[in-house]
Parts: sequence; C-alpha cells; structure tokens
Amino acid sequence: MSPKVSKEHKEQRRANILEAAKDVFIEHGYEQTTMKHIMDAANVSRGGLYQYFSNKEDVYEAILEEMLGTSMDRTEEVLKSEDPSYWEYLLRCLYGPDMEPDNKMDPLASPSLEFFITGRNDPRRRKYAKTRYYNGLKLFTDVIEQGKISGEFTTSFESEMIARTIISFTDGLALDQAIITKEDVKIKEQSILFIEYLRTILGVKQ
Amino acid sequence: MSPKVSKEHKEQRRANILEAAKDVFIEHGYEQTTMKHIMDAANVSRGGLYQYFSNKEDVYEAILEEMLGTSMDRTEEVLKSEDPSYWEYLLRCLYGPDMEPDNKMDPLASPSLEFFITGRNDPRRRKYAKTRYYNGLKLFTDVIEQGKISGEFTTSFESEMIARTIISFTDGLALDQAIITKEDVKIKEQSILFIEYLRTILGVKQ
Amino acid sequence: MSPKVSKEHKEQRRANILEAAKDVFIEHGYEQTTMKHIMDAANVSRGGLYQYFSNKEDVYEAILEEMLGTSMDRTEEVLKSEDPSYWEYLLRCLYGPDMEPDNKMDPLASPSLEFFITGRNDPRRRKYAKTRYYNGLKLFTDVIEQGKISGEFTTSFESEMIARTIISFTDGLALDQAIITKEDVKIKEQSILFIEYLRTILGVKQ
Amino acid sequence: MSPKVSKEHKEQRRANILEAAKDVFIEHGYEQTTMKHIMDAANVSRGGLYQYFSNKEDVYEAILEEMLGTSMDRTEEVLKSEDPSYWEYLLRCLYGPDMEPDNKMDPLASPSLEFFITGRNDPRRRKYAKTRYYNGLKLFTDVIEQGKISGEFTTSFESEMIARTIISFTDGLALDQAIITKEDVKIKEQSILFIEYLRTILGVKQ
DNA sequence: AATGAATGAGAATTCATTCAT
DNA sequence: GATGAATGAATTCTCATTCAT
Repeated sequence: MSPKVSKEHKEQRRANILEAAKDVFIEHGYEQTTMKHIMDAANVSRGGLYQYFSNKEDVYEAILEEMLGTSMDRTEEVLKSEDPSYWEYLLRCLYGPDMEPDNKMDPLASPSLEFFITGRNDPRRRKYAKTRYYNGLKLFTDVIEQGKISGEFTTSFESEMIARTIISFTDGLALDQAIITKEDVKIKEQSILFIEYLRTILGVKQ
Repeated sequence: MSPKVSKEHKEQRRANILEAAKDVFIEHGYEQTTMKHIMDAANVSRGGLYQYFSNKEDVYEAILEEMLGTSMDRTEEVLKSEDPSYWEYLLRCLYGPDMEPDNKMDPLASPSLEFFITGRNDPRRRKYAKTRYYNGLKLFTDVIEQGKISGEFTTSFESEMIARTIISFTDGLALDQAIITKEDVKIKEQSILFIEYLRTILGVKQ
Repeated sequence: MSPKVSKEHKEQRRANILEAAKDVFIEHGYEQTTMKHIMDAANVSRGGLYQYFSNKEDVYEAILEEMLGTSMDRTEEVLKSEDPSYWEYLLRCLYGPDMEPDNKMDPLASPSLEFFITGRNDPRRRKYAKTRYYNGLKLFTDVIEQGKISGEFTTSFESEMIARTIISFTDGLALDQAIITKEDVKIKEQSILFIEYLRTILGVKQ
Repeated sequence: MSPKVSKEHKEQRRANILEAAKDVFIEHGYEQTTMKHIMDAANVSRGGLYQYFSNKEDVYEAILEEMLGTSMDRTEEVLKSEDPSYWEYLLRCLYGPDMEPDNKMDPLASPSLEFFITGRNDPRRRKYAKTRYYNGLKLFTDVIEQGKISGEFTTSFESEMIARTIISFTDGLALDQAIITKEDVKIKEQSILFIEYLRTILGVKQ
C-alpha cells in the first residue's frame, strides 16, 4: 500500500533534475536547450524526465517558481530583520549582505530574460514575467515607503516610480551583461554610480 | 550589356523583402518567425527568398545593419546641427525632435533584444550586440564630453559611465515593456524621472 | 500452508480489475484505452495490474472469455427451459426474456467490434472473432433446426444460412449504432421489421 | 510567376500518394498503418508526404472523400440511366452492373469500418460515418420510393426502414468478412438469400 | 533568376513493459 | 505480492535547406 520509494525520494529526484536543468539552461540558454540535454545532464531517461515535467516550459517554470519563492523568502527575511536603516536594507536587497556591488549576476538571469522575451506573446509566460516584476515592485516600493515614514528618506518623488526605476535599471544591466560581456558592461562601476543616484533621489539622511 | 537596371531591381526586391520581414518579426518575434512567414509576407517564393538571404539570421542581420546605419546617420545629422545646447541635443537623441518622452518605443526593440539574447553564445550575434552597444556608448559619451568642454555640464562623474547608465536604463525599459506591457511599465513617467536624474547628475547649467 | 484464501483473494482482485476495465473500455473504446486508464479505474498499481494481465490485449481477452462464457451459459439455460415455442425461444435469444426489441445494445459490443476489426490481421484475435461467430451460428442453427423438426418452422431455406443472416444483420446494427448514434439508426424499428422478415422466411406457424 | 511544376503534376502526385496509401491501409488496416508505411509505399520523403497531408487522419479522409464522391457519382449515373426496372436498378446498386452477388467486397470497407469505429467518439470522424450512412439511406430510400410510385413495388412497409435494413445488413456482412474470413461468412450465399428477402418484403411485381 | 516540390534531420511526446525495493 | 519509478522504442510533426526545372 505504501509507496515503494518514499515521497522524499521523488522530491529529491525532482530537485536533482531541476539542478541539472539549471546548469543546462545557464550553459545553453532557454531556447537552445532540448529535453535531451536535460536528460543527459540529469542522467534520467526520456520517460523518466517526462514523469516529472511534461515539457521544457514546465521545467523552466519550476525553476522560476523556485526563484520567485526564494526571492519572496529573502524578502520576508530581510523584512523581519531589525535593520536599523532602510537605506542599508535596500542595498542589501540589491547587492547582498555585504551591500557591495560586484560584477556577478544571477546566472539564471539570462535564460530567464530569454524565457520571458521569446514568450512575450504567450499569456502564460507573460504572467510569470508580471509576477516577477510586481514582486520586485512591491518589495522596493515598501522599503522606500517605510524609509519615508521613518524620516530616513526625504524624497518628494513617488516611491513606486523610484522602485520602477530600480527594476528597469537592474534589468537593463542584466540584459546588457547577458548579450555583451560582464567586462564590457562594467556592472560594478555602473552600480556604484546608481547607488549615488539613489542616495540623491531618495534624499537619504546620513 | 549593363546590369544596371536589373541590379536596381534586385535592390528594390531585397528592400521589399526586408520591409515585409520587419513586420513579421515585430508581430511574431524573432524565434517564432519562420522563413515561411517571411515568404508569405513578402510575396516571394522559397527559392526567391533564399536568393537574397541564406537564412533567417541573415535576414535579421540585414535589418540590424539598416538600423545601425540609420542610427549612425541620425547621430551624424544631430552632430552637424548647430544645436546651441548639448542638453537638448541629448534629449533629442533619446526622445526625438520634440524631446518629449512618450510611451512608444521602437517596435523592433523587442525582436532585437530577443535576437541578441537567444544568440548570446554565438560570436556572430554577439558582435552585433557589441556594435550596437558601443555605437550608443560613443554617441552619448561624445555628447557629454562636449557638454563638459563647453561648460554646459559640470559633473565630476566619468562621461562614459553616465553614457553606460543611459544605455542600461534604456535597455531595461525596452525589455520590461516587451515582456510585460507598455501600460504596466509606465515608460513615460519613468523617462521623466530619468531626465531629472540626468539633469542632476550632469549638473546641467540653465 | 494452504493458499486457498489468498487464491480466492486473487480471484476477487482479478474480477474487480475486469469490472473496472469493462467500464473503461466502454467509455474510451479499445484502442484509446491505456493500461493507465485501467490502473486508475481499478485502483491498482502498475505492477499490480501486470501481475494479473500481461497487456491490454490480455485484459480484453479475459473480458471476451467471460462474455463468451456468459453467452454459452445463457444458451444452455435457454435450451434447458421447456420453452413451448422455438419461435419465442429465438426471440428470447435475440431480445431478452420479454422478447421486445429496444434501442439498447450490449455496451461492450462497440469495443469488441473494435477489438476484432483492428486486430483482423492477428491470428490470435481472429480466433476470438471466429469463436464468437461460430458460437452464435451454432446456437441459431440449432434452434432453427429444432423448430423445423418440430414442424414449427416450415421454411425450405438452409437453417445455417438463416442463422448467418441473423448474425450479419445483428452485427450490422451493432456497428451502425456504434459509429453513428442509437437514435439515428432506429434499432428498435429495424428490429421489428427484421422479426417480420424472420417470421416470413422461417414460415412460422402460429 | 508561374509554378515550376504544373498543377496537374501536384494533383498527380497527390493521387499517387493516395493510391499507395490505399494499398497500405488495405494491407495493415487503419490503426496499424503509420506515416512511415505510407511514405515508403508512395516513395515520398517525410516532408513530402506532409506537404500533401497533415496527418494520417487527413490521408484517410481524402480516401473517404474520394469514395463518397465515387459513390455519389455512381448514384447519379444510375439515376440518369433510363432503367426500365427499379428492382434491377436496386440490384445494380448493390452488386454492380451484372447484378450478381459475389464473394468480393470493397477492400477499403475494412479499414473504413475500423476508421469509423475507433473514432466513434470523435465528432469529426462521426460526421464522415454519418455522411456515408445518410448517403446510402437517401439512395435506397429514393429508389424504393420511386419503385412504389411506379407500382413496381407493392410493399406497405416504410421505404426508409427497408433502406436502413439494406445498409445494416450490408455493413454487417462487411464487418463479419473483415473480422473472420470471406470463406467463413459465405457472403455470396447470404446475399442471394437477402435478395429473396428484399423481393418478398418489397412485393416486387414480375 | 525564380519557383516550389522534395528532402531529412531533429525535437517532442506517449506508453507498454520492466524491475529494484 | 505489490508498488510505482524508470526505461526506451516508436511515432508524429516541423522547418531549414536544397535542387531540378
């Protein structure tokens, strides 16, 4: 009656496939990746793969789901932390715990942008793109709003519009580094300048 | 004896195909478009199409070539114009003659980003992406540099870095409106805020 | 020590599977039905199902076996009954105890015809089809023959040929109602006419 | 501008494929036949075949279309012929010009029945089955009706019901010979008996 | 040059069957 | 005996590209 292999085992297997799939997507990009690539990377048979995911899109959606979940979690986490400063909080959201911009970006950013842009006429994919956008928008808007309330930010600009700018700029950076080269785009330097901009526009009090 | 007429004819035919192809790429996106789509839109036979272009990539490269040419031309044009103000000059580059940002974007931006991002591992495509990037970089850097020299801009930031920011932000905007929706992205409002930013960071003198 | 109980259990399980399988075959037809369908309907695991039947054909053969058995039984039964009239006896065979044709047909007729016709090049299936045919042929021939001997039927036609006609017509009716629609085929009306025909051709004495 | 290969050539090719496909369907049956079989029999490449027919069902529908067309034509033909006798006319419809039943049946009858019965839950196929049924029904009903009017048939039975019987019986015969064997079913003898039946039930006047 | 029929490689998907636990 | 995860063969279908005319 009870299943031969534990449910955890299935979860594990699924997770393994996803891990392998991520690598493949990072290496080949979304469009170029085939189910065969994933099979080979994950060491699953054709049928095995299809047991877990019904097609390539399904695999990628699972990855996105995970990413969105992770980002939500991180957001929660950050929100709970009794950060003394919304400014630092914002920087942490953008550049990680050390608040130091570097030249690294999420390697899944490229295949994700590819997934979204090649599927921009497909409602299903569009929905994922929107979720991703609005998740970010909510996070940044909230932080800025809180900072305003606390008196840390003295800007007269709309919080939401600033939040949008953060996303647009970040996406642009991700896009450019994907299609050109990390080195060419000077992500780090641009980020530093962008931080300056944000500080100014938000009217961050020392 | 002379092939002049026939050559003109060929040019014409090629141009027609490209016009039709643009429409198709705008409608379906780069990946989804097939040679059949182009054939049908351009009213050419299969063989006819292959006489002018050896594959889909070739067609799109021709379109890019034209776009790059046009942008270079526009740059030249603008540079020659005895614009009294580098600031206005910059705005004209970004938002056209009336310097007013609106919600419209180049409809070819989406398929182009798609072309670049899906082909980011292909040196050939990457080269196009780089050319596009560096063309823009050169233009904006030059203008800012000139503005500095003339004393119109009083910034202490590196011209090139500001130029990069312009490109990244613009690309991000283009990307977001492609994958979400014009309305959702509030291009116009974001652009207005971005102009404010530029004005500040460049230290534009009235 | 004795496997009696477990054997009964197995029989029961097998019977359950067959019952469920019948429903599935009736709903989806033979070809469209997959082992998965049967598993789900019977609430058996994949391996469990294969313990009892080695493939879909095997399942259907078991159903046929049962049907043939039932029909033989019914025949026996009817034969034993001290029916005063072979004519009524014949009608009972065709239309059940009340001898009234109606629009209902055996719901397994359709999947069975499908099973036979799609497998008409397979000796194994053909054998089942023949058994079914000759079972019926034997039954009807016997009844007619008996009726002749008893003087109830006064026909000069060969009993076997009339029996064949009964089968062909019945099969035709089953086929047509399967591929068209019960309503469209007017089974009941056709059956009434067919009874008239039989009465005439058999020369049934009141 | 004008096509390289004449339209007739395409028609010819299509017809060739259909001829080959018929043979294959007759040999393997509808379900067992694959596109590969047809490709090989017709000596076309995969792509070539798909240029003419988009899938197996499409191929078979073309065959059916042709059959229905042919049967309609034959009907027209027969109707135009100033046949002196509706009875002979009817026999010609059923058994060809010589009005002699034989053991041969249309070899496409089996795959067609298979096509209809396996697709009985598919509205598209059902429509073909209905068309086929109602075409026949119309033909036979008309002939019988005419025969009644002319006084040649003196039956009091509904023409339509007799017509239905003709179809059901014919279909039953086709089915049985498909799943058993021509020899086993004694088509010729059954047909002779059926003619007797029809003569009686129609009240054919000498 | 132009045509469009023909080609075939490659990707996706399904499902019967096996087999380790 | 039972389970259900895993396998892989078989098939469908699409499209870029070639090529005879």
